[in-house]
Amino acid sequence: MYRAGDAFAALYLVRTGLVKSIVLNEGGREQVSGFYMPGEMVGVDGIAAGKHASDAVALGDTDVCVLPYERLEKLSHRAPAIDRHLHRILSKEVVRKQSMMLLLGSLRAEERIASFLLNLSQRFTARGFSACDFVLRMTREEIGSLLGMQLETVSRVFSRMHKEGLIQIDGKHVRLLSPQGLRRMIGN
Amino acid sequence: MYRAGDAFAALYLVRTGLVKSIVLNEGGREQVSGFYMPGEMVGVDGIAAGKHASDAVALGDTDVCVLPYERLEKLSHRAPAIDRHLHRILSKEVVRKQSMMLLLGSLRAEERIASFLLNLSQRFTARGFSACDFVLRMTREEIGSLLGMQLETVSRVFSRMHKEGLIQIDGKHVRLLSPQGLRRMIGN
DNA sequence: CGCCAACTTGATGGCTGTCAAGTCAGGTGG
DNA sequence: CCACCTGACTTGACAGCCATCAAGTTGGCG
Repeated sequence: MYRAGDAFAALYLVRTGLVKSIVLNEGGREQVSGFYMPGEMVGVDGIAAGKHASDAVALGDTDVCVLPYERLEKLSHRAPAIDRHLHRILSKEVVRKQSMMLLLGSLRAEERIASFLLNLSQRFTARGFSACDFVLRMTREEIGSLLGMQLETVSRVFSRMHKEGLIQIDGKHVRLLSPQGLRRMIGN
Repeated sequence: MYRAGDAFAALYLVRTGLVKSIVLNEGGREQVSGFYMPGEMVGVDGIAAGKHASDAVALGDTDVCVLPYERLEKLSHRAPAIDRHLHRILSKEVVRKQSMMLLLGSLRAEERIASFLLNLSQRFTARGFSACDFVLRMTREEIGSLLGMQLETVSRVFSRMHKEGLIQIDGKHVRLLSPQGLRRMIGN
């Protein structure tokens, strides 16, 4: 959809499919900074500097709604409700990144995966899909990148959770057998 | 200043001193999510849900300017420039958290500290203070919390950098002897 | 049929967490 | 003025988690 450094012109509202965003630092290191589901807004990191701070890439077939930022601004001056909503969207993104920081800074591999799965589950539920049975549209490597670990570790943790009866996993198809067990695992 | 869960009523603009913000998860784990210097805005994570998602605590003597959010909203409808500025502040916070995610997910202890010191240096410079000679107002534990490591590791990395002639460090007084060396260290 | 990307699993080493002991500076009270 | 105490910090020893390297499996596709 766009690359880091591109001039910022619009926000993108995901309608169907999945979008990943990727940040890069000077040293060439890169990391997935988020996966965006239908109803979520991509590109808000571009407002600050007038150019995008990350890449955004659709994973598989995806529909997005392009919202030209200038028009959005004008609209929001006339309709306070829109403005307020925009503020909330931006703030929510801050909260999300903040909780990812907590995850990356203080959880171990197993806990990160548990947290990730529960987060997906919750977002699927909110969209009317099954809470405990879904298909991952991203690779192990992309999951690992988001969670700050190697793809081998992701794979191993999935296997271990499978053995312990917490989840069922077959390739990209996941079933949560014990959401409670996963939850317990995070709080130590 | 406020605690997680408190009703959100205002944003806080730091005028002098230093503020830290802390996020907590369900399991009782906590982490410093940011240090805020004069001119920076604290509390934007509260807009999303109408209540704060983190604690904010002043480190030492600190002045803040309280900006009641309702008034800020009304103001911004009349003055588009203010509205745009508010958007940029929110977006900048997203960018900051995003680069912290990258730091936490893909850098090693030495690189994190180097990155932290250079970031401080840059922000001091922007405020007219010395770029290479400053006093840390936070403890090793707070630094470690922000960077996702233990206070012992912070201490060890400082010592190692000192031995290698990259920095001079005496308690909380830091001098960067080779910002270039620190920069090189991050890009591998 | 062969190729390739994605994934799984094993072996090994290193970074950093953890536990422990000791130093240092500042503050309090006798 | 000194003893004492406490919090912040430093340094060492050791273990554990996870990265890294490597090899093998699977499934999809031309």
